[in-house]
Amino acid sequence: MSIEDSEGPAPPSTNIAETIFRDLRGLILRGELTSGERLPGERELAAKYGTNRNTLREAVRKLEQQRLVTVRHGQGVTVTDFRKTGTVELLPPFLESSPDFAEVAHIIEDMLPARLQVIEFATRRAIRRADKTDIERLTDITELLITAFQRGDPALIGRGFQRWLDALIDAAHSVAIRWVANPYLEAYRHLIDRFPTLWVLEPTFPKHLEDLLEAFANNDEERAIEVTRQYYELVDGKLMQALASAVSQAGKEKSVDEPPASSKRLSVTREG
Amino acid sequence: MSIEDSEGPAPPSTNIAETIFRDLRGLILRGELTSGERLPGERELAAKYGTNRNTLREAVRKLEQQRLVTVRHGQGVTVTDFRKTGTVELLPPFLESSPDFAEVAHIIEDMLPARLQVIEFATRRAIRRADKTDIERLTDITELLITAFQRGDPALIGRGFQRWLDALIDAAHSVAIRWVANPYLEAYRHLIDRFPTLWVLEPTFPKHLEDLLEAFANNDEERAIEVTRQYYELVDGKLMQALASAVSQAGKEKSVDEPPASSKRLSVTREG
DNA sequence: GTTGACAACTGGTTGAACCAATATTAAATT
DNA sequence: AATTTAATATTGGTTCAACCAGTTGTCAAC
Repeated sequence: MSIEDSEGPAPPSTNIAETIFRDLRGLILRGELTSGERLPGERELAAKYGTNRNTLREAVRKLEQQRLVTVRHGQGVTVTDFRKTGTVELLPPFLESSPDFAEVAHIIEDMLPARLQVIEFATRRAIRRADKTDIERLTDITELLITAFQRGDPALIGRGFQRWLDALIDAAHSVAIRWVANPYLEAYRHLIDRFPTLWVLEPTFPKHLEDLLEAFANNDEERAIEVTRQYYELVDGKLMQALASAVSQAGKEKSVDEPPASSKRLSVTREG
Repeated sequence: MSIEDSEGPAPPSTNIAETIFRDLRGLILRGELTSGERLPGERELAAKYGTNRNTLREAVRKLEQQRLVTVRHGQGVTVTDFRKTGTVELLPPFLESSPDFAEVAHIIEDMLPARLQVIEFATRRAIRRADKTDIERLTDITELLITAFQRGDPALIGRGFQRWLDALIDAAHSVAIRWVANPYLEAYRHLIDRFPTLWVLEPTFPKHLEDLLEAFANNDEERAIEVTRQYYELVDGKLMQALASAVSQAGKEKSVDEPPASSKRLSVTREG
């Protein structure tokens, strides 16, 4: 097993409905369509996107399922307040879409401790429930990660670390933990695809992994938590510092060219 | 504001696509369609459900979006391993569908501490960030809840408690926490609709709420966490006991009439 | 002013035809 | 006989046009 052989970022998905879905989602997340606003009728929207009603409907259904809009027979489609109704799954597209970097930073800041709690919880269960196969898998990935770390390829480490987390969660042998963790893992997956340089790599990374493996070997739950918390608080702290400085930097540029994002416009017409 | 005026359980949704979606989802969650299996083609399935391809496709899309199936152009639709790819949103339909009560109990057991962590996290932030309006709202709901508690209507308390949690999360003033908490809140909403009697009500419930409000008034984060943890560990403990006894009871009945859930069957034909 | 039929929206459903990706089969080639 | 290649069947993807079904607003009748 090599660390390199994971599929890269998903293909750009030549899907028409998916494309329209992403476009509309972007409009909503960017604030160009605000909560309570009504979308044009399906017939009109289909015409604007140069497609037919069925395909257009497929896109709207996706919006509906992610709670970005509400569809009511006879009444049309209205935009939802996604800040209130969304889930962690919205994080990646929101990070890509939102023009308000300060808000993005805030959300990440609050998300990091939540993620840490999930990891801690998974670690506890994994320490208790991991079998020989799980530990072997974690050991293998750890070795690969350390090798990759010495070579110094952040993107490679990112993918490898994904696998490590995946193995950790498998080791917890808990459907519940898997379901709780999945949205975080997916968000992480998108994030390292888009901003591979943003993720902090500490010199203590290999040691952290080794300490953790040792805790597994000794069935030492508290030690594992201690090591985990230590490392993540370090890394997350640095990440938050980076975010803060990026925010203040963005703040300077902001006054220059930011259009006031007038809410009424629906610039979805295909440029012919 | 009255505690009663929330909309009851959602209307049975006369939607054809939604109905088919739920039926197929049930087959998957019940294990009658297992991971890796292929669904019949869209044309065939549409015929079986007595509908047309477009409507049928809508149902399949919903399955796809919830990661219950994978759709590939030219290859058909295959069932996914939802235990691996699912999220917390699957909890309510899984609880309703799964014939394996022991597994359900396991999942709930692991989900409860995760939920507690989310509540604790939200509480910490709420203590720090709640403004006057938030506290007033929490106070109002607390009063209503205590009144309802004295009257002794579990369903009513369930709905009121939903509101209480909602207010708590609003008070945290964090989009991230809202997004993390939403799947739990929704699961909770479904659960008290279906099993209103299962939820444990402790005599200490009113005191717990009052203590919490006091912690809010004093900005005492640690006290709030202490109170919260105390109450939930009590309640969750009792719930887990109830689950355990229900499991052993179900275990006795199990050997009698359980069909081995042969995986090949797709009993989706409309009985004419 | 109130009521009630009607018209004009809206999304929901239908069926048939065709396009595009894949899998299978049969034929041609080696 | 094994391999390659071409034809074909099967799958999902897209399009079209019509109609059904809830909702809202209008306007005439009362």
